[in-house]
Amino acid sequence: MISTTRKHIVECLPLGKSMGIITKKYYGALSKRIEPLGIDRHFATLITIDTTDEKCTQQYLSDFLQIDKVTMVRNLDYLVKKKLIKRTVNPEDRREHIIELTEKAKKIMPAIHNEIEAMNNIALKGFNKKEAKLFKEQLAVVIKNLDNLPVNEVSININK
Amino acid sequence: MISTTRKHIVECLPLGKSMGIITKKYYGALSKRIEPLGIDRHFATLITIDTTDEKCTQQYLSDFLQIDKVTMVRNLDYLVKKKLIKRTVNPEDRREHIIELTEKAKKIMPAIHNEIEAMNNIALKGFNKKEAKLFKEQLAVVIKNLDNLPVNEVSININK
DNA sequence: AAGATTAGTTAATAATGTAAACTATTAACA
DNA sequence: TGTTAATAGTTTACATTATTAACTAATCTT
Repeated sequence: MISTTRKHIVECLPLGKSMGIITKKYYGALSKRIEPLGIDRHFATLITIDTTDEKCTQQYLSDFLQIDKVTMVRNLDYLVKKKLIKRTVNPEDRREHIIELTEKAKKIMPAIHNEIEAMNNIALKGFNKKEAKLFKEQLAVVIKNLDNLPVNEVSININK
Repeated sequence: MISTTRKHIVECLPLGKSMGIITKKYYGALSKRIEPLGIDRHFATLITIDTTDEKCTQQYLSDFLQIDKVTMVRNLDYLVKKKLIKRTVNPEDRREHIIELTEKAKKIMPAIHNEIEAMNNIALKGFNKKEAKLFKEQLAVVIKNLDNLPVNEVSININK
């Protein structure tokens, strides 16, 4: 039970705290909804593979989803084990593995898209179309604002 | 490098994904900024202890910050080891431990508040006062919208 | 051809989260 | 009043996730 006699959590704590709470609640609920389809993780990876027009390598997925490549290997191992994706070596550059959805995955993607849309609607209940659009744009701005911090650039360089 | 030829990540992925990215970037940068003070974690816990008017027990902190009580024990162990908080048994209910800041913590709290405010300003750069206020209110609405949904457990690992 | 870079993997380490079992204390109520 | 239930906090065991470093294999640079 959350106290009602003090300012709301959003008003007095680091912004990242609210974001963390939303992340946790959102993914917890989404996971529960998609579980009946036989997966409970890595939806964003599947969606990206499904919707991208680009050459979809592991490095591309890591960069786009901002997940480090070691974690990406594990995430994709999970999806391979679930028979939802396949890796194939790119004959034009044999270092690269092209990631594609399997037929099994293609069948359940519409349901996953639906569940994500439903969750987004739940999360943004009370927002009209214009407000929801602005809110999402603002999230993109916040991401951009946090992108150009010297600290992050340093840590990216250290990775290599 | 993030592709520029497709819709931005915020437009095509679960809302929780943007929130997760922001959480990670925000805490990464904040942690880096506060590290020179001798701590790199659990700022929100310190802030809550510092600013609450309520009886500050471990259960209260768990509920307010939405962190389970086992994790809270560990977080507080860390803060005790850093000599930033002290636990005392509540004589009126000897099951409860009252959590208070030490003198050492009180000295660095202003600096922590400053760094958090600075990070919030960076994150919300380009927002005017009214927009920033509305945005924070909207985050609170999203949290409320996601309350009481059936969930699976999700762990968020915020590393340095 | 030699050396540097890139894509991907593996292994070791650390932080975080949950569940279950536990102690100690207080509340409920028959 | 005494038994039972509930609450606060802790410990242990286990699962998940992120980071670093070291590695293989392929390609690029010069």
